[in-house]
Amino acid sequence: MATRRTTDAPPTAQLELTEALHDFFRAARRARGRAARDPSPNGLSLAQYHLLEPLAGGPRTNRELAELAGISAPTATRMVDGLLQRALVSRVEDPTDRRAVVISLSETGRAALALKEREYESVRSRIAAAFEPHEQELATDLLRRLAAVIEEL
Amino acid sequence: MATRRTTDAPPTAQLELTEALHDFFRAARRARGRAARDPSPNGLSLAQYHLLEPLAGGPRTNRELAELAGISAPTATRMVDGLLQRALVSRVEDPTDRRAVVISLSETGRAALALKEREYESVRSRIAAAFEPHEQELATDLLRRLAAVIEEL
DNA sequence: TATTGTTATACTCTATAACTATA
DNA sequence: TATAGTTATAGAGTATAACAATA
Repeated sequence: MATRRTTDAPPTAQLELTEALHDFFRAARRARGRAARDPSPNGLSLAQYHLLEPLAGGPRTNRELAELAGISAPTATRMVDGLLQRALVSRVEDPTDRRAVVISLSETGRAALALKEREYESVRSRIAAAFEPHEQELATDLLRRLAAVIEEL
Repeated sequence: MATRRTTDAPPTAQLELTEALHDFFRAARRARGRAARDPSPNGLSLAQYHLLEPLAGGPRTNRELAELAGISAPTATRMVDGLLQRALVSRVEDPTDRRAVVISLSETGRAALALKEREYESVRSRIAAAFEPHEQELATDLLRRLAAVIEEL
């Protein structure tokens, strides 16, 4: 759709914002779809990255990982199952509370996480390069609002 | 001091932006999970909305819908299958090219689409209310850049 | 041969409900 | 009883590969 550029802000700006939102959500959806396919051997999907991220600071229980990633406990279990098969994490009984399990990063897992973090770093740099500091603040604000809105969408 | 700041952007702004991106994707993930359990009878998921939207302007082939939604043809077929069962669309052979199918909105489908559009309208209003007009332009710009960046994530 | 669509297959990610084991 | 985790089950959404029908 050809973007019509006028100097007056009011209605045009809102329409374009709507359209940009649309494109953004579509891109996000497509990104999730692509991420489901795992081309690289030690690659992490976005969801896996979110799950593993807290482990950089030390071992966690299944429950903790689920809560920090904002997912249900069974989902965390299932995801950890897959990561176990790829030897990215270990999962052992907690000796102090035998109901619980302790999940830790393996060296491979730590490397995979670091790689993904560098990818995020690259994304951040690209955004940072494209916007002024005060625009970055606006971006943060905007994304936070979008996240909140999505929760009730 | 190896401060390699491209601009005067304090690292805090960049870190918060990264975190906001993180929160946004987590919210989007969870939203999709919830959508699987959508209780509303004629509700549309975001993906379904993106698929049906072009139909407001008239019938389309499966191929066209897939391309416009940015998904594969089999995915479009599958999604249309579900929408057919709910009688939100119709799907008939194209008499002029019998390889193709023509997909159209039913009255119910049109209503569901309109409802979702009103929901988006509400989202837009909330965002618009939160930002000044010139900030809306920035937000539009920002979302476009984010969408582009996400495509290569 | 090229295009359109569907079917077959497979995967990730999400959830709730029911269950086991431990506290 | 309450909590941690897993298993069972279900479903959306994504993809590629193989197929049939038509142009």
